[in-house]
Amino acid sequence: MAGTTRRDRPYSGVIAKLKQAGLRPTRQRIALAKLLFENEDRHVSAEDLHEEARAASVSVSLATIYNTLHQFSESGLMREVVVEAGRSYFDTNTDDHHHFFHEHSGQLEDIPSDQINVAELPSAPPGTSVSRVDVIVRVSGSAD
Amino acid sequence: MAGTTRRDRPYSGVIAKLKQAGLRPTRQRIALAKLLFENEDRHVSAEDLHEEARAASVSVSLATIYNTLHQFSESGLMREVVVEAGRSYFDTNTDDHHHFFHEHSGQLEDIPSDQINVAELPSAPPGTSVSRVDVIVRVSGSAD
DNA sequence: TTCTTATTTTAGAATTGTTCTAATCTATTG
DNA sequence: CAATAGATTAGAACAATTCTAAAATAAGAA
Repeated sequence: MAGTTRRDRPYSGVIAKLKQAGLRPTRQRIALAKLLFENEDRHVSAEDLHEEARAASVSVSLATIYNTLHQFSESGLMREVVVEAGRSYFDTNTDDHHHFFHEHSGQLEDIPSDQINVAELPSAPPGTSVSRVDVIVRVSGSAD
Repeated sequence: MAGTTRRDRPYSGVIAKLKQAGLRPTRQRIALAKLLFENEDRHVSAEDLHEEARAASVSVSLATIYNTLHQFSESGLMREVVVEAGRSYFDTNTDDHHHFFHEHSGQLEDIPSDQINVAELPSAPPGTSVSRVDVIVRVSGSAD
């Protein structure tokens, strides 16, 4: 890391990631993937990411933001989280985990799976199988 | 008020419920409350309820459906459940419980609280308190 | 009752978040 | 480099919800 001389290193990780997901590494997808994955885990809405891209001088249309977020989710690079009607969040953390949802700010915060334990789950209704279990702990700020 | 007649019994439960919730028992609220509470527990979207009202020849505008559903939720008569971005469901069951969400049909199904057990919940982030814990078990039909 | 007032309802417009369309552009392959 | 399948785009379309301001109604007073 400290002695890196090759300049294209920062891209290779992201490009590999896209290729593995079966997604053509286009300029837009590379830029968005860098914004999303080269920092710590995050929860973004389409609008958030669009704004962030603009701030980083990456020109991407809102349609592409939506396409990309959905493709990343479908291919397992991200995961969609539904906590509020009328707005979708996308989570860069695809590990098994849950969320705190701050009702006053609209912020999401991860709860690592080892800090929560869902026991005695009933069996899925006949003819169905469980695709995911989401636990959302809604919290409200004391200053509300 | 003029003496209580013997035949308005079916209304009294619903009217009392509305009054207790601090809501003026208007024609529309009474009709919707009857549709919602005089049958078994249910999960409705605004559009569902609007259609159901029409089917029952109860004329209520969609704006009132939304107002009513929100007022009922705020006053604890119902509870809003968010499982899909872009559509809200309202649950007449206000007991502590959770949900199966059938991804293919969009249907919700209650999971009584004694059939599920969320253990080892982490403490709420500093300055906040837990207002609710939602567990959503997403299931997909085998015939999908 | 009738009057008065605050609350509620309403139709339709407006807003929001998202998806669609069809034209243009670009990454990949030969 | 050319061909082409796939990706991006602006803007229109769409769906769910909220807003607006005008008309209707419930509750209480006289």
